[in-house]
Amino acid sequence: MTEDQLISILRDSGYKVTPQRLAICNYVLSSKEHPTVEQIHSEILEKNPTISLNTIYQTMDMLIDLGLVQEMRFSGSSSRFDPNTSVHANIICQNCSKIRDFESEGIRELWSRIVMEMNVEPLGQRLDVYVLCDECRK
Amino acid sequence: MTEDQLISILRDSGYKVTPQRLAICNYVLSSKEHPTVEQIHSEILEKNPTISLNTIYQTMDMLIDLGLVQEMRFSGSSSRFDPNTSVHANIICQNCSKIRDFESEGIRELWSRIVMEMNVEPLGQRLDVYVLCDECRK
DNA sequence: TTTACAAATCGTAATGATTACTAACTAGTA
DNA sequence: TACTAGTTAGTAATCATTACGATTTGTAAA
Repeated sequence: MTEDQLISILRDSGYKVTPQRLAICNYVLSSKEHPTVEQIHSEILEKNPTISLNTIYQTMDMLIDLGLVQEMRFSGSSSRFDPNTSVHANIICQNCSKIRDFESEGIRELWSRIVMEMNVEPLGQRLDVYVLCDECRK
Repeated sequence: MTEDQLISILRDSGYKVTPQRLAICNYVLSSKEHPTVEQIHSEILEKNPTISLNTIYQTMDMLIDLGLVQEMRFSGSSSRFDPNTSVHANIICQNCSKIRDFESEGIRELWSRIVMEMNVEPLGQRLDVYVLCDECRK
């Protein structure tokens, strides 16, 4: 998504466009790390040294409201945010908590079949696979 | 699972068998409600009025360790525990947080496909579908 | 049965992520 | 340019969870 597109989405939904929001959105929406609030905060602090932790929380609430990120909570750690809202699987290492996204046509196909079987209108989904990653298996 | 089987599992894993543990396990393992620690606590309190919240937490850790329940964390609420450890989907209402389990051949197929395509050895899974349930849609 | 000891329990204190609050500030608009 | 509602920063409050320590209990060996 371009910055202009993002700005339109914010304005259309009644959110004001602020430098803080742009900085946070640019970082989070392009991140592959499924970052925590703390990680986002320390990243943004480098260029915007007075940004408040609270602003990160509020901006993440906004992104959730806009459907641009998904919040994922885990045992023993704080929330992480996934800007990939399409149907995909999260491969999560039980040891180091690293998350890798996995998408495929086969998964999307099977998933839409299952949703049909369930006879529901999904607002979202979360497909987690818990593993030990290559490094942690050693 | 019978109580005798449960007792064997505890003993075999080096856990002592206490009345508190039996009460908690009996309730949680037969529950369909995906209860929270608070719900478990108030349920057990009725017959065991001095049980500590801490004991609930510790017993849930034990059950997780034994692989008999799965912990599920959600935004804006405390952990919930699912005694169904087979491959299944959780249909979760975004509004009232009610959870309904869904099992089917299609789900098991999806799962084996994910495992094959990803080339991983899964230790567990969590398949969530977020919806508005019939009551909340009104 | 009795004893010994490690583990479990209870009650409470500490922790830490998240939320609430408020005064100062700012984007958007007339 | 001035107004207003929304936003920000900083801090305080909340609440689920974890840590701690004194007491109790289950288990196995004497």
